[in-house]
Amino acid sequence: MAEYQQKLDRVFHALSDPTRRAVIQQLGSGPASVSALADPHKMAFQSFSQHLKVLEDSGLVISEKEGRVRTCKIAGDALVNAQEWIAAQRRRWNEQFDLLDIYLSELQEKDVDDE
Amino acid sequence: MAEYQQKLDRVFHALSDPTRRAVIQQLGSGPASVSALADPHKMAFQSFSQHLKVLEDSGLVISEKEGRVRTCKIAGDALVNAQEWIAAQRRRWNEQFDLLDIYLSELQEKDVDDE
DNA sequence: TTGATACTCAGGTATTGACCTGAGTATCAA
DNA sequence: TTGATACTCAGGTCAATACCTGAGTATCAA
Repeated sequence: MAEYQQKLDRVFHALSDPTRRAVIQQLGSGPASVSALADPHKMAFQSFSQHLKVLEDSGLVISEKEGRVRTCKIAGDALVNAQEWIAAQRRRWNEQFDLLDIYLSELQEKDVDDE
Repeated sequence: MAEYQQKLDRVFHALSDPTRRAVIQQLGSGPASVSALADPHKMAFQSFSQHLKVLEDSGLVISEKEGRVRTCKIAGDALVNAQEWIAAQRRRWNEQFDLLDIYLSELQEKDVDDE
């Protein structure tokens, strides 16, 4: 339970930064090395590296080192979890709308009866 | 452009805290006052109020004050935006998988040809 | 073997975040 | 009108975040 919540904390936190979202987007077109990912971003390589660490800690990205190159790719699960949490909230919220619709329809029917 | 990114920053940041996610969940069963929302959370009312401010700033929640009571409800759009961003990333990522599948199938066909 | 590459680690600073307390203000009920 | 309710505002602390610089350590290419 608490573990699932902490995972969501980390995933949403990871997604709350534009640099990190850009990395997810970059990795959408295939795996890449840390240098290749860092290249478009105007910041010290070490700063960028910390962003990657946040992404890895969140489970959104996984990486493997071969020689001196670390290659990163997206790990789907964390993204799925985040999307499903949002989807669940939207379902509940839409149900409320439906209930309201039903209630309003019923009210209207009564109005019609009263006429 | 940058505005859209900042909006996503705020939405994902808002969702990165368990108290705030709980509020979204609570509001899924209908509008509620600040006190009612604060009640289940063991923290100073003022602290909770700051969480609500984050939710409002993100556009996830809207509220209206009538008399001394502020009533809050979910505003769907921000949640939709967040979900769609994730969905778009997943689509791109799955396309990569599909491309890899095609590539691997082609490789295999060549192997078969070579036999 | 030497130099360049690709990270990796340690530490420093400035801002933001998550909580708190204390002191308002406005509204409503009696 | 008086007291309780429902916030609201100001400020303070402490930890976490987002950046930085400087100094490693491997690995690979020549």
